[in-house]
Amino acid sequence: MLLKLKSLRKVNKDFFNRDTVDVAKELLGKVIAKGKCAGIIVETEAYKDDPASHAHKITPRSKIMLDTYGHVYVYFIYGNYHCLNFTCEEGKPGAVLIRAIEPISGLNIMKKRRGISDIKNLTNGPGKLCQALNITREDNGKEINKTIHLYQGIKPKAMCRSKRIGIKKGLEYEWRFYIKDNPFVSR
DNA sequence: TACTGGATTCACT
DNA sequence: GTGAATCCAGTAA
Repeated sequence: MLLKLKSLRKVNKDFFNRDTVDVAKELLGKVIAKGKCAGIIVETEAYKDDPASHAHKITPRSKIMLDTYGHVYVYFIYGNYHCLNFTCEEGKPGAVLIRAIEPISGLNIMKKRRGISDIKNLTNGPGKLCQALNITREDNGKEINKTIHLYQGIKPKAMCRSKRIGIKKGLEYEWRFYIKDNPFVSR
């Protein structure tokens, strides 16, 4: 996949001020970039005000999901990993988790950060892509296009929808979206 | 202050 | 397929 970042239009903040599920769908194919590293978003998950979401119970950490849209929400999990979200819908709790990207730029830097050479395993998971792009809690709360940039990318040929991964307590939500047949989709 | 569990990943079987 | 690693946020006291 050959895409020149400079030729792409930026996605502005207003893109995020609408229904979280719509944002999750339309983020597929967009290009996310930090520093010299970039990739096409191939898998997302929508988190709204449901019991499996951080947004369900607003705390100081998750308050950003209620208060903002078009902001970066990064949290640390399982003692090892970060997860990258974009907040949506002004006045309503919601965010979209970026689960996987297809790396297009800065591959050598990403390989070094990940400590592997296998491209397929570089960014095919939420923790992996944060490590590859060097996304940390430093980025948390920043507006879109300040440290992490988002560009119009490709229009996916076919999109799939499935149940969210990590479903607990019998809760099921079909709010996971991914580009069909893309090798970088996590599962 | 102490305890619990998690939107994950990786090594091992 | 299974289980360990790991540490922070949230909760209870």
